[in-house]
Amino acid sequence: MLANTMTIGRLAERAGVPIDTIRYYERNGLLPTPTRRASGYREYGAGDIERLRFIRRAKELGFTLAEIAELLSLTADRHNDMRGVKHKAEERLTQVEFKIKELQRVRRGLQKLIAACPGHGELARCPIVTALSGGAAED
Amino acid sequence: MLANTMTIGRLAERAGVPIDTIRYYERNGLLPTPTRRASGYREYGAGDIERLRFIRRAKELGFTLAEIAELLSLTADRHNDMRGVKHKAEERLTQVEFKIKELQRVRRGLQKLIAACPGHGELARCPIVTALSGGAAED
DNA sequence: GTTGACCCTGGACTCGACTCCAGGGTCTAT
DNA sequence: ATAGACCCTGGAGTCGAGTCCAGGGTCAAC
Repeated sequence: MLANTMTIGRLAERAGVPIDTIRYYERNGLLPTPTRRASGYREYGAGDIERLRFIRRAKELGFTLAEIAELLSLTADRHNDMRGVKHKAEERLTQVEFKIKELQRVRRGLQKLIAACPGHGELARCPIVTALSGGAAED
Repeated sequence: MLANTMTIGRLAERAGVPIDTIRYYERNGLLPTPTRRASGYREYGAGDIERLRFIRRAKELGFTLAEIAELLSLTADRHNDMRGVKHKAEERLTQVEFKIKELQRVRRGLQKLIAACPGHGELARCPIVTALSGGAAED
């Protein structure tokens, strides 16, 4: 009987997620449609706090909500193998690594320009400006 | 006299930028409002190709359009010092470095989870799942 | 029995950088 | 003189992940 339920506001507080976001997740299938009181108020249990924490952690690892929805459905069935989940994580890792490499290229580009720029004097001789304005690019 | 002008389509082709994007840049102050033919057609010159290339390169370095607009206005006046431009580049570099660090943290997190996951067997024992579902987090 | 904090819905709005559209006018080659 | 490619405008739509609102109903405390 210990009907350990809470309202959406309490869940929001406990999980550290705004109320509107909880409703948004529900609309998008990340949270199951909750039971309702007679008044129409949503009723949540401890499992929902867990689920929201799952979502938050997955977001911290860079998963999109769509990917998280997939992860959640993979984990929904206890009989599933962990292969699927590991695979998703590997895919995410690949994308993160790609993004890092891209940003490292950008960083090197900026570093070179900054190093070449004396920081004062006529704009026309600024290596940053001339690099940006310069002739045709390898596209 | 050599009124070396071109239409927007030609500019788009030469600069490697879609027509709609050129008009969009104009609306947002990245390109000056062009002269018009009697028919209303926009007329562009060689300087516009350069300017679009400037924008493209700056985008490749991760500058937002708003930042690029600032860069362009800094470079608009030949009497300006290069200090301002260098400063913008340094700001951008700082942000890129921050983003790289963030992603490296994410990468390490994913790597650890993937390494700990055998890749087969019951989901309930999957370290990825348990890490995501687990108890309270350091927020 | 009423005040004030909470909850409901549907829908609009935000950000950034485009992208696409309809319903028109224009230019060029034949 | 006409087909087809080009150009114009204003406005709407796209993506992701929320965020905010008006105009209502509900719950707990005093």
